[in-house]
Amino acid sequence: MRFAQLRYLEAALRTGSFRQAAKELDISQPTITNQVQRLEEDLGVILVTRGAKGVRPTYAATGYCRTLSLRSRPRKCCAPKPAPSAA
Amino acid sequence: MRFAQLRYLEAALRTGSFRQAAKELDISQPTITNQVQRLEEDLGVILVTRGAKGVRPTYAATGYCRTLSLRSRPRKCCAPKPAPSAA
DNA sequence: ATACCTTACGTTTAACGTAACGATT
DNA sequence: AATCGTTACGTTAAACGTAAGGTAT
Repeated sequence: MRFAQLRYLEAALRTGSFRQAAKELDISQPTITNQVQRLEEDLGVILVTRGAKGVRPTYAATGYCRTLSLRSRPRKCCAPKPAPSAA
Repeated sequence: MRFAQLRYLEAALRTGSFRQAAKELDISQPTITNQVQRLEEDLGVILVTRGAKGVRPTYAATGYCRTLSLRSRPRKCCAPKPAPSAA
């Protein structure tokens, strides 16, 4: 886990797309793609779902949203709830 | 900031020396030295004081002790208190 | 002399950018 | 076609190990 990766994730969730995030951070889109991928691998958790419209946070990522102090909750979360059944 | 750097710091504070930490993590001592140095640079805060007896956490690092869930507070903290005067 | 941490230097891994690609609307 | 994310690949920076160097007990 690198601090930069969290910045990339934050920007992506806030703007709603990797492209926008890359533009804002003045880096290339592939960097966002690769680093978020690596972060997900390291954590063993999928953080965002990709689509032609952009990216959306998974439920796991909504926790990060709080951590990262995102002002506005970024769109809608994919998974509505974690279903607190068996741990 | 890298997650590995926090692991190095945690081991160093828990064991009380870079040597012990390196041994436990099965890496070289210079790696601990360099990575803790870099972490301190990045944060702009000195985290440990070095001595012939080993390392001791500064007051700043005692916060990290809690974060890192160190069971036992590692020895004694160097600075007794931050003196909550002007911020 | 022994036990620490630090500096120097070469090797290897990984982050990053450019370019090319696939998918969806 | 336009917009968005992914894969491929070469370049550059950084992590790591080995070896040598100070400092204090």
